[in-house]
Amino acid sequence: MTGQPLPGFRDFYPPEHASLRGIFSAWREASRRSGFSEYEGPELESLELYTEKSGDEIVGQLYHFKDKGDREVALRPEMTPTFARMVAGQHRNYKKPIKWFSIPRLFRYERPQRGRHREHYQWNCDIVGERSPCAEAELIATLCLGLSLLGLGSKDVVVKMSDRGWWDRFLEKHGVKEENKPGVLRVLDRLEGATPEQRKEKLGALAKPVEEAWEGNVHDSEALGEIKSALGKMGYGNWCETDFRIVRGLAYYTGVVFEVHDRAGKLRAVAGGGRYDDLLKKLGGEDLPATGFGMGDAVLGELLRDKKIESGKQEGADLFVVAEGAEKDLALSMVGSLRRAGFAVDYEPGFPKWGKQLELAEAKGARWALLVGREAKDGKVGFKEISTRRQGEARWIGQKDGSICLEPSPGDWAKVLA
RNA sequence: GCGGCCGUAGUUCAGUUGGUAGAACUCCAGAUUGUGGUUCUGGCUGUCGCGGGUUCGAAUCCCGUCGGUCGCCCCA
Repeated sequence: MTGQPLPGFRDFYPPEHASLRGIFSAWREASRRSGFSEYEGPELESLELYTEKSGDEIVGQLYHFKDKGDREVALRPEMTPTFARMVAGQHRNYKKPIKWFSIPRLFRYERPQRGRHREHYQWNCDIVGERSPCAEAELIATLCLGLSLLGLGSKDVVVKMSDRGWWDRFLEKHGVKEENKPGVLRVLDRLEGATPEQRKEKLGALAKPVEEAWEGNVHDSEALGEIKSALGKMGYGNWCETDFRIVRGLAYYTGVVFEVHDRAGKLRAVAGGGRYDDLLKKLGGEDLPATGFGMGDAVLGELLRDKKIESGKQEGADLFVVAEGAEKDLALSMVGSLRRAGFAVDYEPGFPKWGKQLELAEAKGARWALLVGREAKDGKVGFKEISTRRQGEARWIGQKDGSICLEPSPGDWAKVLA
């Protein structure tokens, strides 16, 4: 085996890259339609940005090293610190609420597994400066739009929502001390697969009320109710449900949190997010409320593969110029002119035998073959629809400026043959 | 960090009780010097993941290591 990528890193050959681009364009399109603006930051940041401001879990998996200037640097493991820094720096120049998105490539040094590498792309959408839960609804609506643009619907995925504020009050009511709350929440986050006995052991007296909450025998919090109502109006009512089992591991969430899961429950979360009202202040910025989500390409890709959804395919050229060797100068002129006229044009620079050129034209997925042969001397060229093998004839006309135009134009060939 | 399975041509894999490596497809060339999805012919490529050990002899057995994969831990 020669030249493999580093462990956990991926090569994207054209077919895989086409799928990746399909995912990106769905993300971008959903963001654009929902009024989010794209931003980007450095993929390499000072180690300090993460060690001081992120949780221990993230720091333990940082991909970091010392650069040639002896600086401790890290490949970004998440976008939020960079986003927070950027917002803190310039937010006065932007009207609130700020709605920004990005598709960063993120890195973590950890053991690669299914749907999990040392590098991945993550769609991040955040809203800053909006305290109302309508911001969450807006994010979830955007998220659902992105998924639907990829061909996923409410029968494939579900947005599970919970509320840390609700848990806060719940724990308060059951006499959990303020300083113990984070610890209890962490325990709750890890109890997904535990047996009732194990739960009882970990939670003690809390086990029974927690069990009831998990069974859904409790009312939504006010915030969740508002979000559900808004999402219902926007047409995503059947995508969402309350699930108080969702807690999210990250410490900085303060309010509503949510995750997207496949309905079958086979994969880990496809996306996750929530409100982090205190984080920007802690990171040294202004006291601005914020909420956001991230969706990685890895688990999403697994889901699309399971559902047999092709997110993007390679497009071939509009036309492939096939020419006899003697006409190669004319062919090259046509290639140049047609490309300037807006067509995607490919050809084989070596101008081998016709059969070979046509074979290549088909293999590369071109729609039309432009046939430049001896008749070219009489001003004639052929065009052929590769998939149907139907053929027609066109005239080529040299312009004063040296460019060449075809009559009829390639754009009309389909009509001519019809 | 822990455990299961795996690692042979570009790709997918075969390789029988250890005897120094094969198929299919792909790719390249030709049959077919102006018409491509068929067919036929010929050709290329492997330090059998790497290192060590057992043996007259290892792709095959043993140990280690690296990589892949699945699960656990953990988590964006």
